[in-house]
Amino acid sequence: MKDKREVHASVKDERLVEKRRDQMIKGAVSLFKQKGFHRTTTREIAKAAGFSIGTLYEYIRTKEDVLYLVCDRIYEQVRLELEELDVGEGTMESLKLGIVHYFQVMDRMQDEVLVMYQEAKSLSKDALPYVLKKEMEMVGMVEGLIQSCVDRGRLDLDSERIHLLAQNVFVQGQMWGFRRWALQKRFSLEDYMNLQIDLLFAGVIGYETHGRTGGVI
Amino acid sequence: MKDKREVHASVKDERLVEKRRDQMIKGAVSLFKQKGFHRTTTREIAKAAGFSIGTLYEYIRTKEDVLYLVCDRIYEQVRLELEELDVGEGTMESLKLGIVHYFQVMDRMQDEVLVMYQEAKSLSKDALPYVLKKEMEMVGMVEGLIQSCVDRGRLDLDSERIHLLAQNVFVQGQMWGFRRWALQKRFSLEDYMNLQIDLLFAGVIGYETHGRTGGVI
Amino acid sequence: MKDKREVHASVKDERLVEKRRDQMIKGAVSLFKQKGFHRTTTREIAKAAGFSIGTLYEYIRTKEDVLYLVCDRIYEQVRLELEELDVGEGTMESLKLGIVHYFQVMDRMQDEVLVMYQEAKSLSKDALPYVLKKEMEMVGMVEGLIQSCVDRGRLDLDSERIHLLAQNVFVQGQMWGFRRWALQKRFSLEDYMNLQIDLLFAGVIGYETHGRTGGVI
Amino acid sequence: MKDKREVHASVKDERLVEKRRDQMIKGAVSLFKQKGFHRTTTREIAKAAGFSIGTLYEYIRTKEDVLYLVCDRIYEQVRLELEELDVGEGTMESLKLGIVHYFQVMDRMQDEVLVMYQEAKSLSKDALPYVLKKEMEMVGMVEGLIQSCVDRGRLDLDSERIHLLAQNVFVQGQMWGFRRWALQKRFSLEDYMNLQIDLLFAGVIGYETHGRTGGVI
DNA sequence: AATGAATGAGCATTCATTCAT
DNA sequence: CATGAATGAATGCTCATTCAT
Repeated sequence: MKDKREVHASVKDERLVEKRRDQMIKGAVSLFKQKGFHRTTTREIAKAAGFSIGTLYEYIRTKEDVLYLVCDRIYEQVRLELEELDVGEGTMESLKLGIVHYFQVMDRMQDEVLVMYQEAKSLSKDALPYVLKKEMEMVGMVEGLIQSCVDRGRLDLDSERIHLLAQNVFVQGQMWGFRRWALQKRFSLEDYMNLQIDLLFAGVIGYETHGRTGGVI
Repeated sequence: MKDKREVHASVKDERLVEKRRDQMIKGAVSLFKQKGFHRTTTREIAKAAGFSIGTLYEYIRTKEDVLYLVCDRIYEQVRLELEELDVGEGTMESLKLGIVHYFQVMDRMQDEVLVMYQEAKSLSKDALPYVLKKEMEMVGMVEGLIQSCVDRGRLDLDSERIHLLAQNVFVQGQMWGFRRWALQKRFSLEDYMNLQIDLLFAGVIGYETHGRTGGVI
Repeated sequence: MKDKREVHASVKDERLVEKRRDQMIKGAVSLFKQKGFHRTTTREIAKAAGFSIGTLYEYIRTKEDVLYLVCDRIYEQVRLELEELDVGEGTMESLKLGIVHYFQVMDRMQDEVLVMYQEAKSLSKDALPYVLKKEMEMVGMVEGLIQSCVDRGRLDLDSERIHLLAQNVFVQGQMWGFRRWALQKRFSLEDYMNLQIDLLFAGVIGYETHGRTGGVI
Repeated sequence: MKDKREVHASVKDERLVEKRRDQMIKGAVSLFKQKGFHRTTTREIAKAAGFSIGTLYEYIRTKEDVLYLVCDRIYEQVRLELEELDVGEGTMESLKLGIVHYFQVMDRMQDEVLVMYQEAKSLSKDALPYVLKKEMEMVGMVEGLIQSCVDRGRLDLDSERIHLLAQNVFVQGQMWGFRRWALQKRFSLEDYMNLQIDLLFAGVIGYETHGRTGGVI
């Protein structure tokens, strides 16, 4: 599978395409946040992007293309932000820091993640796999962090547990955004992170060793 | 806040209203599963319910009412299925069984949960709180299970941890459905439940005590 | 091949469908006459038919359906008008009268025929065969007239000549309409009919003086 | 009336205008053949012509100009091909040969003729007369052929008959193209030509057996 | 209480044409 | 002269909702 699903643009100048799509995506994200994909019209997207409806369609083929570009962009952003996560040294501390970092990114991008979360199902059968693949890559990054702790003997987990743990962490990051109505009333981000890491690692490294007193950050 | 948001019906006969809404919800759920709320037309809903579009509007005021009724119904069903969960005896065993039971319900109703999950955002500002309240009640049920273990001294957790743990468990149940594309390829339901409970309780009851060999069921 | 291509209507009451389509076709023909199929909008068709755009689409699926219905209707009308043509007695006189009758029908319906003539190419690959089949049936009616003269020995023509003659007559009828800018300035309908029949039959009955054996090329 | 309707070009260099229009017409004809005038976009025309949409509009003012140029060109081509027809010697043989020649041209150019035939109605009130005039000139050429036979006493026809005969021949040539679905299945070009000429002349030269006095109606 | 025909605002998309570079 | 990005009016079609029967 190719890494990106090409979205057709009539305009040839690649720089311009990039620029216009930036505008478009920025506008669309903000609209999708407010009203969701279905309730947003292409005209609104064009207007929010700062150009005419005709111009919008020079850079996409269908409305769904906008959704795909939005999802793609969000993943890309999240991934860029998480890139450093890759270089975990395999210590528990670096793992925790990685997770904290991930949670912080998810906090900062919670609107975007929410959008993607709720609208991804509107992607065509054609585009969905690309987005899911991206998501798996991100889970893979978390998995990598954990794996390196296992490799260095800091954790004792089989591959299935590693994978599921990664998925749990990943979802807990998203959760902070999509269950904000329940969580953000009750916890500050810091508290949330500390508690989640605590619950997570208490399980992994064993009950007696985990000091509940000090936070990670 | 009232427990239910009343949905206006022109028809007076309450029995009939109940019956017709049953038909309507059943049809709607099946349609929403396939195509989502936005892509489903009121005509399709009426047809699936077995009556005419005119009749449909005798029992609702707007299309969104259908969504609310559907969400409401799904919660009700889930809650009914979880009712017995209430009577945890406060043993770790009963807690685990409760969670297993919850996971099984979420497995059986994954389509419905997915629908609710993805479409709830389309509810009006008016209806959303009712649905969120229901969700909190369900989290509350999980919380109750954990609490009773704490009360009986089987677990040592402060109220914040109890709450977050309950949310985690709750989301892990939903996760099985909404991340099925990633999870159900890799795990059987049984494996998933065992692993999750393992990861959960290893942390809570301490590392050395948990025998990883035997599953819960 | 079925005799008619069904055009889907959402409305069940067949009488009503018939009635509404009557209105629609009448309006459409008049518009197509003025501006052609492509330059006529569905809104205009609806308005000319006396109902809203929404209602129009209760009785058709696509704009092209209107064109098909129009073509179908025109053929039906022409055929109805030509029905009596069927009972040629096989005399030269009845043949001539048949042709005269046909020319008169084509004169009366020249607008409709022109429409069909110029717009038929816009029919989908799906619908075209039905229209062509109808046209062949009408040619067949002319052919029948000639054939019965041959059968009774009033004319001596092989089947190929019969067929081509029928096509010629058929086209000459249409010609009166679609070349009106050239013909109707110069000839009255009566003159045109007399002259065409004259030219036609002079050839047919003056057969013996012409050597049919060698082709020209 | 002028002989040509001027189509405005911004570009001054007449040679270039000629060259560009050549490209444009060639591309347009090929597109119109496939999809008709209305379904062809100006962008497609430009592309088929080998230059940009901006350049296209340096050589025309509106899309309809392209249609006019195409029609004009087709007539010009047909006329060029028929030029030799002019020099009929007034023998029956030369008349027949002329008609054969015309039929052959119409066979070769049937796509073009079909295009013109079906799209001419889309010409503006402004441009139509020029095209019709061209068509009359061509009919005039056929008429000339017949006339010279009459002049030399090989045929005995009044001017009205001459004219109508010319129109009939002309239409029979076009017919071969626009009724190809009916005719070309049944006849080879050669057969078609022989039969048509046969039917035509049998009538014309076998004249004495037919009473011209009374009309049919 | 049930029906389903009618409505029309609303939407995605196209495309002829312009104009700055 | 050539280019092609920008424009926005126009169009086919949908669908939630109403209301007369």
